[in-house]
Amino acid sequence: MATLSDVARLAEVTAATVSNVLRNPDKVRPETAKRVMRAIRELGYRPNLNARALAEGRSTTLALMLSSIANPFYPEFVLAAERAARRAGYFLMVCNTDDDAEIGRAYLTQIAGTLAEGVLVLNTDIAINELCETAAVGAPIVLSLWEHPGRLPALPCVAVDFAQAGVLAARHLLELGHRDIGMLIGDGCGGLQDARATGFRDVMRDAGLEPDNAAVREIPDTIDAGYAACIDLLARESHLTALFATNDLLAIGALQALATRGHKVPDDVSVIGITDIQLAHQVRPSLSTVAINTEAIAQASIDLLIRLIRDPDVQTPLVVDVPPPVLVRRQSTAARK
Amino acid sequence: MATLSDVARLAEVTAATVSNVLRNPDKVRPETAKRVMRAIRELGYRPNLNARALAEGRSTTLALMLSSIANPFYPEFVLAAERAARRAGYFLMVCNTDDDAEIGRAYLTQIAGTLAEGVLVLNTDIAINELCETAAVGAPIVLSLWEHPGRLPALPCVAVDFAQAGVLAARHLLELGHRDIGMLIGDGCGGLQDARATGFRDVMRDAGLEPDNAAVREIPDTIDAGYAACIDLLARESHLTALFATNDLLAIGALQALATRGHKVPDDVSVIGITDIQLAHQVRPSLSTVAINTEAIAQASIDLLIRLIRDPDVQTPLVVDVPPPVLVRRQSTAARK
DNA sequence: TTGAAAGCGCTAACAC
DNA sequence: GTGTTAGCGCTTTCAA
Repeated sequence: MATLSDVARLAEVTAATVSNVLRNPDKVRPETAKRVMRAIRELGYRPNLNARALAEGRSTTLALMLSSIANPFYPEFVLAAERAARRAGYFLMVCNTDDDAEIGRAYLTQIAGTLAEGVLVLNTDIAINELCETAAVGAPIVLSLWEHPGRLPALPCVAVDFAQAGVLAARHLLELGHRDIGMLIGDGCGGLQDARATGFRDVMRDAGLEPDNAAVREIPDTIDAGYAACIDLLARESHLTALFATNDLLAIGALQALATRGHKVPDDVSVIGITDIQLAHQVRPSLSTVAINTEAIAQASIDLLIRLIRDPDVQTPLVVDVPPPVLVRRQSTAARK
Repeated sequence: MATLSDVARLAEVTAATVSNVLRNPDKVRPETAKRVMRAIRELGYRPNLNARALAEGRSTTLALMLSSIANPFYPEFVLAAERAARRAGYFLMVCNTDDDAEIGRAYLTQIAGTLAEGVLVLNTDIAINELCETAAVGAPIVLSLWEHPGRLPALPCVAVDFAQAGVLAARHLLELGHRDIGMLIGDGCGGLQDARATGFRDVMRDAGLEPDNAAVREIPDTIDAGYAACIDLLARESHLTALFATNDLLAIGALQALATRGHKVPDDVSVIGITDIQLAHQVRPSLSTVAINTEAIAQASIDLLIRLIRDPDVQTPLVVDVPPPVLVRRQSTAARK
């Protein structure tokens, strides 16, 4: 591959000038620039981003750490994050930790501050204080999709008001007249989704409804688990008229279970989730849910990370706001009969 | 961040020795190594992968170009590819082209051969000959999930026998006694999935069944499109007892449409897809499909790419074999009534 | 076994 | 405007 000096030689200038043509075009005479450009084209020259990163002391790559991109929520986030990064001139490296803290740690020590200029961490089994150590010596780290508004991490983060999502779901079901409501609480790699459950329960209590623990299942955050838990719930708690799931995946699993067991949704049972993943509108009946604005969250996360890269002196901890969750009414919820 | 020479200074050796401790441990006296290791730990030294890449003239990053990771098939591929890359000591950069050839081109010219040592291309709007040009000057490029066994590209590729997948689907439906079969043919970013359709039709013809064009829909490769097309098909072609979709997404959309219209699957209509994405076993009724071995394909693709990186002289074009597709019987297909 | 020196391809002062 | 020079952090001969 042609290098800067190859181009310089052909254009009969020095490497510095070629560099300037590419980086500070106004600093070089048009004719010279033209000659250089011709040489660049002729040789098919493309700058070596590695060398540039080394010389500039910063790279143009960001890393995104998540447990597994196979979880259907993440691709949407990744797509949005990658677009945001691209718009800002960065590449995105995707790091699946496979729920293995060792892998996460390995990634972090290898790339933070060298290959990647900053790291966006979604959910992780790595302890926050470990992340802090890395942030202290290496590149900035931003925690996104932070789920625990009560306890803020010692790192910059993008917190999502999941409690409010729970609140909206609860209000919706209450308004529809539901009183006997089962709960599927997801236990993802970010831990139990308890903010969502708490928001939901608070509204219920305010309405004079005490939670019925027999109708609650804490389960892994997957369609399969939602399906199994719902089958079980239907067998034991036949009085339920609605189901609240802390996550669309669980809700979709529940939808399948209800169909399998011959229950009509929403006539017999209403179902609502949280997130509004793509699939939520693609299943039938389509899933009512509380949408978090994935795109805005991803964009805000990348923005924050880049801000931290540009100005490392920004005071941390630092929390960035994103649009609040929004109820999305679809076919899976209806008035209690 | 601490550098090699920081470590060297502290350990009272030269940078070369530190480098050797890390890369050629056997070349350095144990006591020295120990001293160096202590210094490394003390300073929290981590090698700068950028500098290393520059010095070695090669990086440890691979790029994966695809149209959009939001397409539910890709995350599974990406996960497998990233694991394979990681096992081989490489990082994976994910590049969404958003079905925009310009973006793909920009990625290619920027990273191929500099940031990324090799590029894996899944489906692309970039013309093959453009890819060849890049491959000629920059890093090796491997085409994966190649769908057209008849016309092999001028690039190394991992071809999947999708025609055979169509054959298996056809045989399955025939064995179940179906004769009136609708077809949903996906038109993805890799172009019309015609190998799959051709394989299917060939078997049908051999069985004396001429294709009924009125029962065929060529549509974008999404759940939504599958849903819409199926709704339409049901309205016009009520005699159909089975549906073949060239892709699980379409089949899943069809499943939803059938449920919406009150048709029982598989009692009234059987449905079969191709790929076996995760979702295929998670929907109810679960989807019968022809599985391509995504993990093996991803692994083979990464292997081939790395082989090409290590030994650029390998004769191209080059096609790598992967396990043939396999029929997966689930709940969505049953004998014609 | 260790060190000295050159260089990977590029950028960034600073001088001309 | 353009060239000279030094250096980013590392690897890699080659000498010692």
